[in-house]
Amino acid sequence: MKIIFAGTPEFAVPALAALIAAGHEIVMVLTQPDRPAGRGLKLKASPVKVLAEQHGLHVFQPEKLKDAAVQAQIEAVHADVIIVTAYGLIIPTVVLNMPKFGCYNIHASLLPRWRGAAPIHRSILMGDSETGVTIMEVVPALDAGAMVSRGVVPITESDTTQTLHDALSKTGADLMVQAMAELAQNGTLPSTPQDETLVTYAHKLEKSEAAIDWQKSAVEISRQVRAFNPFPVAQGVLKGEVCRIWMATAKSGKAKAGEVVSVHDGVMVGCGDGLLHITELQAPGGKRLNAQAFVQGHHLQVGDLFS
RNA sequence: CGCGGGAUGGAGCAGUCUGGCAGCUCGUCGGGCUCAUAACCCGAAGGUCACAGGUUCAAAUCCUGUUCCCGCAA
Repeated sequence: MKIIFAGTPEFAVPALAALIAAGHEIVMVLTQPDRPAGRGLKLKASPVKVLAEQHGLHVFQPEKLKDAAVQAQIEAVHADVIIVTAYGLIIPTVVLNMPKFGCYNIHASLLPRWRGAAPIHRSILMGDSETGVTIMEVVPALDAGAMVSRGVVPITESDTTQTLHDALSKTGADLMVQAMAELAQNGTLPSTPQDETLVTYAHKLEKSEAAIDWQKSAVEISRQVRAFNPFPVAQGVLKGEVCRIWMATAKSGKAKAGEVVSVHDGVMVGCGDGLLHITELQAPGGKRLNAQAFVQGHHLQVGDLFS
């Protein structure tokens, strides 16, 4: 199959790698232009671009897809199918109609739940017991296409956005390879429309959502901590300094909200309901530390307060 | 040159402003104590204070340059 692959961040990398490994002909890789990033704001190639270049693939990085000249270049490669995953640009209807077998997308949720930009974060934050990936047709409306296949992944107490992201991107890659095999064989993929009555939207995370409200329950705060790892990272204020909380689970117990009640084997902090067991945290200027190292170096003691 | 923080025994930190014996909480090793402990007591090892140069009687500390790490921003 002649495939155009459109993707940008780390999430899309396993899919591209799997399609290459499956022997498909990747005739073009669409990815966002190199952006200034990191300290010093140097131009940085997207993870997808890096992989594509390692395989000597044709990389195309248009700023937008509305230009006729850009569209002509895409049409010129005569792809059978376009695969989109976390590309970051809306694909115009003209382009969607170019490949004879259509366009397919990997979305990191069990649609129709969590259409939109931050499905993994929102699923953890809302306490969903499971999430997954959905392979679907790309239509002009956001994440609204008919579904081809899905893979379910349970969410555990130790899952973070990072761990689910990694698991889902691999699952999505596998499902997409299966779908392409079927498409190559049959020339078509059966699909099921989404139930519009069950649609929810996963809005982008706001930086302001990172602040911890210790009046909330330990269960809620734990979800917040895990949903915001690795970005933007939940944070509290300790001894006047911002302190990022990387990993924490909810325990039963009772204590004043924000008060440290134990520093053995992790830091235990009171919440509106229950105790938050913090196992990994970070002070300004420092790197992320396990709770024990943090306690020893910062002289954290029972009675100290988070706010 | 986008902005700021940092580098000190194995871990995490203080000390730097105001130059003057290398310190804290742990860990490690040896010994002791206890029915018992994330317990306690005694002792020991372990440092080119990131790197290079400069100032000084004297530099972890002041000056210059370099490397690496972290946060913001994107």
